[in-house]
Amino acid sequence: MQPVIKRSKQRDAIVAFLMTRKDHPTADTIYMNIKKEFPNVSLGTIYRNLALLSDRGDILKLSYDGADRYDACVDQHYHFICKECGEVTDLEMEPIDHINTIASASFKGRIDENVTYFRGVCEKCLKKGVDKAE
Amino acid sequence: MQPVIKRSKQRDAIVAFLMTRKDHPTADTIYMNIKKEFPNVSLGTIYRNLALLSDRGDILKLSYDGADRYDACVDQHYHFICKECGEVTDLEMEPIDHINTIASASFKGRIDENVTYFRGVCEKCLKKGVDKAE
DNA sequence: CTCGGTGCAAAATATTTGCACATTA
DNA sequence: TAATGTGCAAATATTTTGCACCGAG
Repeated sequence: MQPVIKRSKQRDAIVAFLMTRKDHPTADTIYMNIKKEFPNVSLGTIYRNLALLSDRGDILKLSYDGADRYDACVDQHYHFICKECGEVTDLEMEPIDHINTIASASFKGRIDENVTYFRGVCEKCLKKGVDKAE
Repeated sequence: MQPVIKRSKQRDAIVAFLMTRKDHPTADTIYMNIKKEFPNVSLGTIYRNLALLSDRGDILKLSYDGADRYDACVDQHYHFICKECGEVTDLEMEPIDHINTIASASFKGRIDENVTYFRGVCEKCLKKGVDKAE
């Protein structure tokens, strides 16, 4: 079904870059960084490759809020988003896929997956006292 | 802290409209409908009011995928998104806030909430057989 | 040589904002 | 009348796409 995929230096660079990052950069951040190695790369190429890679399941596309972010780690894991600084970090926690069963209980369609992330204030911002008591 | 809020017919109409809908319309859909009553209303007004209302917690802003959607029901509940038709519907299920505790276990920041929704294929699309076995 | 991939620029989407005027309290 | 809200239009921000050329297999 899927067309044959040829390798490209740009795509390799995108994957390589994503793997070096623990945060989850946006297309624009990725663009800026790939540009260091390929000064003529275009944003269009970045988007095309990110779409291709996430369609193939090689990377994750996170559509949490504002611009989409990308994650090279496709293993089951969860994210935390700081309300103050907006940073997206990984959470170490046991899988919670049992919630799919809970959700399926009184639902007629088919539930394939859940998208779950947590929001709050990260350690760094808590210390800064940036948290103005909401 | 927050400035005094004055009432406006447009904002009232937006809230009233949202309450009549069980689905979760986008700003544009809301715009189209408010226009019936206020032909001169502008998209800017729609966005400003939706932002104001969701900031105050009077409505929910759902940033799931593509355009943001809005929900007049702010009670604890969960959503299901059909991969085929894109429709967002409510799920009847017991609260799963215990996952916040699970997430907090080995996390240093403060977790305030979880954003959780489910994806799959809705009953309608399953029947249509639109689900081309992925 | 043949497709898929790229760069570039323009277009499509989605959302925000400055400003002068209208409306609410 | 003093803010706040609105309409309109322009500006942002994000993502997609058409097209001619480049590069991998």
